Amino acid sequence: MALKYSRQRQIISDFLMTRKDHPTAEVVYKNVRQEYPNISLGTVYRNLTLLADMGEIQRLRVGDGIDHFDADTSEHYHFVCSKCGGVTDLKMESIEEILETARRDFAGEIQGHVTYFYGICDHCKMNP
Amino acid sequence: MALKYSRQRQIISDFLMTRKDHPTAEVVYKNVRQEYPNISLGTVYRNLTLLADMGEIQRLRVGDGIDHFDADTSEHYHFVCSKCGGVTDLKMESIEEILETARRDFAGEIQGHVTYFYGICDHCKMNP
DNA sequence: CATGAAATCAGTAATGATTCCTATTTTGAA
DNA sequence: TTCAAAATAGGAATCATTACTGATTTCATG
Repeated sequence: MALKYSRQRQIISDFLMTRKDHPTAEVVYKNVRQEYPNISLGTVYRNLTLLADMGEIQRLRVGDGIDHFDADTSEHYHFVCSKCGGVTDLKMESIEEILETARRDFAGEIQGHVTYFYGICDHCKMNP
Repeated sequence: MALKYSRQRQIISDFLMTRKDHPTAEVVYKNVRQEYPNISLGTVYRNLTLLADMGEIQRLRVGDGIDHFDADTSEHYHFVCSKCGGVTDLKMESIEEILETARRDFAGEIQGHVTYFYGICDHCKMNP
């Protein structure tokens, strides 16, 4: 149960911190393998899940059926390009007030929300 | 290319309209089979996708890795119970203004957003 | 009503992301 | 140094979904 250090987990975590494009497990695997060729895909998945459960990274489910991961755990929102599928950060003010709106007429307990925006990213707009 | 009538699609569509709990393809399959025992799972998937592409139903991706379907295509929001996994409608006023907030400082084109709320539903709160 | 091309189907195989399994290796407290 | 617990590599298994194929159904047209 106690967490033990693992070089693989360290490398995965380090790699994720260098990226702002919220890579998938597969992308993490391919990149980490450059530095650590023997790592297995299962190890990548297991450690990404572990890091996410510990709250050190964020798992993003943006509707493309593939989990993306983000080392930035601060409150922020994401944009998904419908054309290239890229996931980027959105610099915008908080919209947490929608929680109040949702709670106003609901019997259950609303703890949070998941929101992502979609459309065409700047790059795809320029290169149609 | 031209759409032709199919009894299977009709039954699937009819069934979905009777439900407010946003069933998965598997649930649709099991129920429709009562009335039409020979229908195949592939047909259910194909027609749900077709209906969704035509805009007659909505495909909900609420982050549990399984697609849910909703015959109500009007603008409304959904709540997902973290305990029982149930997906229910949320009666609340529009939060479309978050699109403006998001557009304020973004170079790409924001066309829409996906938002769902999560927490503990009324029923699970009562029966812990 | 008869016909035939296009759409749809049932059944099943294939896919792709993710999880599980097991024998082996690594970690770290005693 | 020791050794139980944790973690790993590699591969098999799972599960939702899609693709394939030969047979069936739909429906515009004669």
